[in-house]
Amino acid sequence: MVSNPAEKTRRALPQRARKDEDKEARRRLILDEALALYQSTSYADVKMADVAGRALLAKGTVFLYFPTKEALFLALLEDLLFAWFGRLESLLEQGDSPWTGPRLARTVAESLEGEEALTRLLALLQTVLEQNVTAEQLRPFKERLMAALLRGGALVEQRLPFLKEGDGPRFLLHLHALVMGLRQMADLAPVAREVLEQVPHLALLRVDFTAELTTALTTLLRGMESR
Amino acid sequence: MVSNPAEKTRRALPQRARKDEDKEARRRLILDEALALYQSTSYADVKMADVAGRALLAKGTVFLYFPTKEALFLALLEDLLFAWFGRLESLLEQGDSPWTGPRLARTVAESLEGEEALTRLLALLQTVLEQNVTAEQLRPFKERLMAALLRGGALVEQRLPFLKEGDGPRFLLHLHALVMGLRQMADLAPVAREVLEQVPHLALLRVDFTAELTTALTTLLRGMESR
DNA sequence: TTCGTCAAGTGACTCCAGGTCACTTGTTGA
DNA sequence: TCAACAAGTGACCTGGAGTCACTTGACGAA
Repeated sequence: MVSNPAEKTRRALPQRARKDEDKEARRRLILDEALALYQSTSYADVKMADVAGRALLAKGTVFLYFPTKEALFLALLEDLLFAWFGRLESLLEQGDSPWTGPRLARTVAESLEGEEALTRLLALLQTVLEQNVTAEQLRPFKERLMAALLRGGALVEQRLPFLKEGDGPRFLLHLHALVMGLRQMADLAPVAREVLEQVPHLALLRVDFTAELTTALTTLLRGMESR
Repeated sequence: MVSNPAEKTRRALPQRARKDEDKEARRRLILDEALALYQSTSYADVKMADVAGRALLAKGTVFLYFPTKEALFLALLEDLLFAWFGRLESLLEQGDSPWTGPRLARTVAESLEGEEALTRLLALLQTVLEQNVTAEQLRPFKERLMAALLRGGALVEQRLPFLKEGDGPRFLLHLHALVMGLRQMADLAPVAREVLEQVPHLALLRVDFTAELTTALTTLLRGMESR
């Protein structure tokens, strides 16, 4: 517990955030600290009190910015997800000649390397996050998701001329599914990791996320092409 | 709260389960009641005290059979998952001539209809269940999973002669991934359902589980065939 | 049939994390 | 300079997972 990185941000801010931009900065601070904790542990292990502590705020203050723990993590997921969507879009916009399926598969899979927090949160979305959140909090998320699916889907269709109308969004939907499942296989909880290391013949259950996602996506696109 | 269905089972048992078969029956009873509660709510909404109440047992007794809530649900998942694997295997063993990809895709997808509890639990496996469980509790599960993947994979390869060595287990792995993701899209939490119903242009986010899984699997298999 | 033994069963209790709210205090504009 | 008010605070409340000292039913030995 040495010099907290939040301290710098915290000092640069007034003690009370009255302007909207200050509020936004404080919101960001909380999200950043929550992310830092989540990256090194699990959802259940992140305590709201710890998030507050790291952000040099009182627990009650955190609840001023996020009504529930689930709402906080939904906001975090939203940040990470749409930041990634943005990066994916700019990758897909590079060059203008048609791509091959394998190239697109590789690009997408590699864009997700190091995005463990994002993909782990995705798996929590339906089973945990949507459980303690109001429709008002969820609607904007779904709206943005819809827009991103349509925009990203269009870009994919543009890159791969063999795709039919509607294949783009469907590809992204299947991508979403594969990411969740493969992340589950690839990044194991400490207990699970231990088990797989102890028992040699379980080695097949260990999965390389990027590699496996690349082959899955390639296969999927090849299937769409030869139809 | 009318006549509890557990009452019958409970009466047929002695007040103390001393023989192994009685213990097993009590264990089953607990799992059944937990499943019943889970099917109508969510993981977080199932309270251990309620499970105990429905099974006409004291809370402490439930913890005699399952050391943690997570362990209970891991056991439940294990039951449901391997029961389904069994059914899938017997479906795949019918007839002996080679199958087509679409037929296999349809068979698999339909075998999962009504298995909402199973697929929802799958999504909890890594993010929730493996978090509060010991290696000793997890190992048998992983061992059985490995065996089932190999056995089921072999059957799939046998049915589809165009598959290469190792494609079978890989197909099942991708199936696992797709099931998790599509279930997330298809069976929404009440709040999410509300949102999608309120906002018309989000209709595309509503997904028919079996239909979408069938097309995804068909595409995947077609991709494996045309390689 | 009786009864001592012991494991199965019990539920009041502890612990702990999310969430609340009456109170304190920094900020601002008059 | 200071009144007004919103941002911030943390002691407190709530509820659910998990514990454990105690109770009691089952069974085998006498």
